[in-house]
This record gives sequence, structure tokens and C-alpha cells, in this order.
Amino acid sequence: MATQLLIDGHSLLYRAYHALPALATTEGIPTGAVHGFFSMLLKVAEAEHPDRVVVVFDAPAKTFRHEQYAEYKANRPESPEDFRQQVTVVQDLLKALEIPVMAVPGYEADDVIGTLAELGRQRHYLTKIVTGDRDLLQLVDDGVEVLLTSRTGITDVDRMTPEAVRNKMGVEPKQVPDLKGLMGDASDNIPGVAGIGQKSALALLGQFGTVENLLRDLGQITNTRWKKALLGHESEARQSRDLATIVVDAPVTWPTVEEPFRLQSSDTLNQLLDRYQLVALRRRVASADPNTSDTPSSMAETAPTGGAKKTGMVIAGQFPLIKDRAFVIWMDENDQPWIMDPVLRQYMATTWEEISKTMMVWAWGSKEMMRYAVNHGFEPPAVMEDGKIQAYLLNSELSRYDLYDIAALHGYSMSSSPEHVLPLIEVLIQEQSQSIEEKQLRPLYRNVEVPLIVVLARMEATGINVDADRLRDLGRQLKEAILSLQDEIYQLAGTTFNINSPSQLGDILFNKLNLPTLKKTKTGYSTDAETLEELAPLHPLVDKVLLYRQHMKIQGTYVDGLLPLIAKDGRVHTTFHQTVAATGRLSSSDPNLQNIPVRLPLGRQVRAVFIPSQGHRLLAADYSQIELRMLAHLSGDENLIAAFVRGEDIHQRTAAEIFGLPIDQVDAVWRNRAKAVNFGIVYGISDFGLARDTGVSRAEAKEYIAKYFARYPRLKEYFEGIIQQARQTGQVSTIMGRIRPLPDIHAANRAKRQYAERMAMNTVIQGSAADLIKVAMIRIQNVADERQLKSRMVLQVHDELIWDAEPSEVEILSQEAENHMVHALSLKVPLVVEFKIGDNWENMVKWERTW
DNA sequence: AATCTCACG
DNA sequence: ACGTACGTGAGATTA
Repeated sequence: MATQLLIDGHSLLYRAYHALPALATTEGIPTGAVHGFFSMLLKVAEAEHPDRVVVVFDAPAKTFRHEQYAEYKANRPESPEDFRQQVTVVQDLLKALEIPVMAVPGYEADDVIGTLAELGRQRHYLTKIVTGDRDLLQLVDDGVEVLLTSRTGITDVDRMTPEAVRNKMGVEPKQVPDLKGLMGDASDNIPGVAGIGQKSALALLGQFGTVENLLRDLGQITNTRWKKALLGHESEARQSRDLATIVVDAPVTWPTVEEPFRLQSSDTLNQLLDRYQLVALRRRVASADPNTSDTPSSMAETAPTGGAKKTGMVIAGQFPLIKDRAFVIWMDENDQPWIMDPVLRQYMATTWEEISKTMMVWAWGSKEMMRYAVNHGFEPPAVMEDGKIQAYLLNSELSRYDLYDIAALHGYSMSSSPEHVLPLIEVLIQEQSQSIEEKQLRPLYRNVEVPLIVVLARMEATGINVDADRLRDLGRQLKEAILSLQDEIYQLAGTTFNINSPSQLGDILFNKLNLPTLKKTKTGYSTDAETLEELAPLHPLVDKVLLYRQHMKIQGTYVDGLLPLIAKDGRVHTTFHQTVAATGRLSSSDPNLQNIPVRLPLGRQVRAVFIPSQGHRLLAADYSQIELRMLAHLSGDENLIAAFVRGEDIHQRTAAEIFGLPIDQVDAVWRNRAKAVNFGIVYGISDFGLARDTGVSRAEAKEYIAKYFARYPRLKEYFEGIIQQARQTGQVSTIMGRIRPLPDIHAANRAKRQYAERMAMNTVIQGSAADLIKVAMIRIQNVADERQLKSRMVLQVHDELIWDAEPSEVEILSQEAENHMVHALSLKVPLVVEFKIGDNWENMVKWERTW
């Protein structure tokens, strides 16, 4: 059976117009919708193999079959100028492609399509109608399908057969006008019957079948509300139905078309394609026609300016990559995507749907692109490979993982011209994949780091709500306090000076006031908080400076720093960095939301400006003692494991063990010392550091450490083993096999060497904890998606996750979160997660599930 | 650009 | 006799 494809031109072009970025030629002629239109048309044509293709537009005439329709046209806001320009471009191109364009004065495109379908039926054609307009569903029958463009995009269609229409609309195709006649259709300006909505209309049609039957048997309606709505409004129902009814006998002649349909090159066409710089289409035409060369004529280059080097990504049709079906997407500094054919050095249009559904994505830094997709309501493309992540996993010590830096490491010195980007990314990913395999990093890469990218992109896109008024108010209070502190300091110093300048402050403290110098820096004497606290009893100015510094810190970093980063949606959208911390942790910047003050009341006021979305609550989940638990597991120390299995207060237990006290005689002082020892253990302990932090003598600190290791012998062996491993292999690895090179482990300089040893010990602990929470984040997000929760994960602070939570979801969300946090990895110690909830990030209180 | 200081885990 | 707690990011000053 022969097939005709009928394209609802206006509907399709309008969809393309909205689905695509506003691309334009170098002369500024808009072409985004044109790209999308033909991308769609050709895709459907390829899939459906039609014998003939006809595109139908509304005629530019003023008279329409229905006056009301003319009114609707007249009332409709003028379509944007850049849209109307593209209608002309599309029509010119269709003409050049020898695809007939039909428009009948006085008739809507729908009527022309309906009539062509009818003419097709008489000629035994199968008709396929491409549109986004559901009115056309009334034409569906055994010989007519509607390919309905989906709501999200333009290259995907729903195939509407009679059965599909019944499922989607709840009525037979023929009943669509009756349905609209009753319920109306706001988008088409069809009034319907007041008081009858979709549910009522479906129920009535279910009983009576048609509007005519319904109006004839009004007496049979039992529902008084419906009866009242219909009585006396019969004419409205009929008129609305007629408005919605597509005519199938418009004065249309069966167009003459070359059969079967195929793309065909011509001089006219090529000139148009060149003029509008439609490279993608030109290539498709060229590849469809063996007689034409594939070389474009003069094509101006339209490159974005600067900043484009930051993140690129490759999208390819198959593996290995085939260059003519690959695109590069640059995310520029404004987070705008530039889709480019790297071979032709030409920017072009394709759709995110096309990328997601049909392309295998290879990327160099894909998170920005995903964040863009999320922000614009597109399904973020599933990334197969991200070379930047690979490079980081292979050597987490570097400070940058920009494409050209890594290329240089691999011995490639490429110019940064666009056509080099694709092969460069391709070859680097291939080379790095090999190394990932060799270093046994594949599970970490494939199961953790790559799936995490989209989780982070979504967290960034979501952002966290901020009470900007409260933040500004805090700023005003701080400003006042700072001015008065400044005054007091100048009074006490007997002079004005820049308190923010360590050298000027040092001059006042150490020369003018003759306070003792306790600690040196590279450039002079230290004035840090630790030093000032020691000096405080000696002069009243010192405390004022400490207080001034606290206020200044809050004002500068958190108030003035944060305010300009509040986006139009009233939220701050941090960037999570996945390739920065050498241990495998995430970091956060612009703003850094992982160091919002919490310890002091003054700083906590900043925390209070972070609030949930309207009607939501903030929910936080903290791992308890995650690093010590991880250490207990990794070392296998029975004593430490037992303490966690018994659910003891670990600092209290440590105090009892190393200070030889009965557990119930451990007071706050001993507990705090033990806590410092535990921190020290995690950091790679030294007696000096411990002494400094606890205030005890260095000799005493040394004794604590000795006792600690005596009580936890396996732990000492474990650390020794880690350092041995570092010496032998030059690296250490975490619980999931993340590696950190430690080149300084053999340094001649002892300080450097010891530093590397502390890094070795700390990295396995910190890095393994980072592995753990990443796994949890991915699983929690997957479950939240499956359950279609409205709650959104918004922050990760190393051992803590925070959600902007829909109140009714808190129970289930916390249950899933706890489950996946506690079971992310199977350890020899139990993991414990504590929940808090609140109306801002400061006032959160412990929360326990009721079931 | 480097240094100092300080916020977080 | 060394010179130290581990991992980050940001703002202000100084060079």
C-alpha cells in the first residue's frame, strides 16, 4: 500500500521554534526552527518511507471557514518576527526540494489535511499525518495515522492509531469533535458548554455517543448539574462541535508529486542551503545524492567568542566514532550551548532529544551540558564517557584537567581550532579507557563517578532557596557592629590603620604595643586567631580584633559574597567540582556551600538564610563518625570495631582506653582530649599537632598516641601497611580502588616525606568515606526518581546530604536515604545516620521516623 | 600571583 | 635537628 506523509507545517515549525536555541546565520537570519523542522521531517521520512510528502500551511488569507477562527487568528498575539521569517525560509526550501506546499485560502491547514487524507483514501493510500495538534486525531482510522509530536521535543512522535486515540482521549477518533464541542478547547478558542469539563464530557459521550444524541435525549440525563448546564445551551454545543470538526471536502486537488519521495540535490537548493548556512541539511542532501560533492561552498564561520575552551563534549553516532555523524557541544561562559560540526567548523542545530535518544555521548566535562538540559526541561543525555573524569581518576593530583592540558600530557600539541577538538577527545578517551582498565578503575568510573555527574548537575540546577531579605538585614547589622568595633580598635591603638592587613596589625601589636611575637609566617609575624587568643589577656585591643575579624569574615565572605550569587529564582546554584579534591571528595564553589558557618552563633545567622522552597522543609542526613567507622573497617581492629558494634560514644570510649579511666568517669575534659586524638588519627597523627590542638605538652601528646596505638594495635599495623604500600607502589587506594599518587613518599626532604605519609593515611580514610557517600547519593537519587518524589537533593557536605523536601515525602525519603546511606557499602561496623529537619538550615532539630 | 586568614568536614 | 596535623574555597592585602 502506498503511503502519503502529510506535514502540518505551522504546527511542526512552531514546535521546532520553541524546542531549539535561537540559532542564526552570520548575517543574523534566524534558522533554529528551520533546522528543527527539517530534522523532524527527514527523520520521519526516513522512518516511514512515504511515497509522497506534502506540507500544508494555513493560507495567508483573511477569510476563514469559521468567523470565530478568523477572530482567533486576529486575537492571537502576533507570532514573533524571527518565527515568521523562518516560515518563508522553510517554504522556499520545500519548493527547492520539490516537496509540494499547499495552502488553501479560506481554509485551515487542518481542513486541507483532512481533505488530502480523504483523497488518499479514495486512491488506496495509507496516510500519515505529522502534527502537534490533537484536533487532527479525529481523522484517525484504519487508513489514517497521526504521528503526534511529543510535548517535550520534536523528533519523537507518538503513533496514534484508533486504539491509541481511544487510550489517550477516552473516546473514538470520530468523537473528538463531540468531545471538544462539550468541553471546549482553550488553545483553539472553542468555548464548549460552560459547566462541562473533560470528565463530564467523557461521561456524557460514553452514554450518548454524540452531541446530537445527547441533545435529543436531554431528558435521560440523571445528573442535574449536567442537565442544567446543557439546557438552553444546545446551540453552543453544536457550534463548538462544528468548530472542532475538520472538513474533508475542501477544494483541494491531488498534488502531482515525484514518487517515491527522495532527497534530491539541485543548484537552487544548494544556493539556498548556502545562503542560510544550513550545513546539517546540506550534508544530508549531499549524502543522499551520489552525484553531488560533499564539500560545502563558501561557508562563513560563526564561532562563539572566548571562554569556549572550558567544556566541550562530543556526540557520536556509533563507536568507534564516525566523524560525519559527530557533533561537538561547547558550553560557553554564559552556559549557552554551541552545537558544532567539527569537520565543517560550523555551528548548527540539533535537538537535545536527538542527542539523548540516538547518540552515544562522549564528553570532556559533561556536567555543564547536563545542567543546561535540566534547566531547560530536557532529559539530560546519558553520557557514556567523560574524559575529564577519566583524567582525574588516573591522576587526582593535578590542578587542572582542561582538554589541552591533558592532551599535552599525552604528547599531543593541538591547536585549539574547532576541528581538532573531536579527534582529540576521541583519542584521549580511548587512551585513557585503556589506562582505566589497567589500573582497575573501571568499576569506580562506570558505577560511581559517571552516574554521579547527572546527580550533581541536577543538584546544581535545583539550587537552594535563600531568604535574601534576611541576608541583607544581617549585612546591615554586621556593618554597624564592624564600624563600632573599628572605632574601639582605633581608640585602643591610638591610631587608625587597616585592621585587615596582617602586616599593619602586626606593626601595632608587636611594635607599638610591644606584645610578644609567638609565631612566624614566611613574611613576618603571625596574627592568626590562635596567636591572638594567646595575646588576648595582655591587651584589650586583641579581643576586639578577634571579634572584628569574625564579623568581617561573615560580612565579606558570606553576606557580600553570597548576595550577588542569588539567581533570579531566589536560589543559589553552587557548582560541585568532581575533579578537584585529590582524595575523591567533592568541592563546592560560587558559592562554596560546604563551608557555611555553623560553630559560632554569629556565623550561624548566615546558615539561617538558607530555607526550603515554599511549603517544603529542609531535611538533613548526617553520617555519624563516618571516618572513624571507615577506619575501623579498613584496619579490622577488633577493639575499635567492638566499640562501634556496641554503639558506644566513641570519644568517651577512646578516653577510657588511653587514659585508663572507667568509662563512667570520663569527664568533658578527657573526652575532648580523646576527641582530638581521634581527629589526629584521621589526619595522620603527630605529637606536635596533637599538643597544639589539646594544649597538653608535646611529651604528653606523644604518650597519648603511644597508648592509643597500644589499645588499638591493628590500627597501628594498618597505618604501617599503608605507608609500606605507598613506598612500594607510589600510591595508595581507597575502599573502591580510587588511587592517589604520592610522589613525595620518597622525597629526600624529611618534612615532605612525612607529609606524604600523613596524606597516605588520611587519603584512605577521607577518600573511602567520599566513595561511600557518592554511592549513596546515586542510589538515593535513583529511588527518588523511580518514586517520582517532588523532594530534591540540594547539597552534599562531605558526610551530610540535604534535601528540599516535600513534607508528605519526608517519611519515605528519610527511609530510603537511611537505607541507602547505611548500606552503600558493606562494612564490618554498623553505619549510623542521623536526621534533622527544619524551616531553615540553622534551626534544624533531630528527627526520627514515626514508622 | 602569592600570602594570610578563616569558614567547613 | 628537623617542622608538621587531612581535605577544600573565598576575601583582602601585598608585592
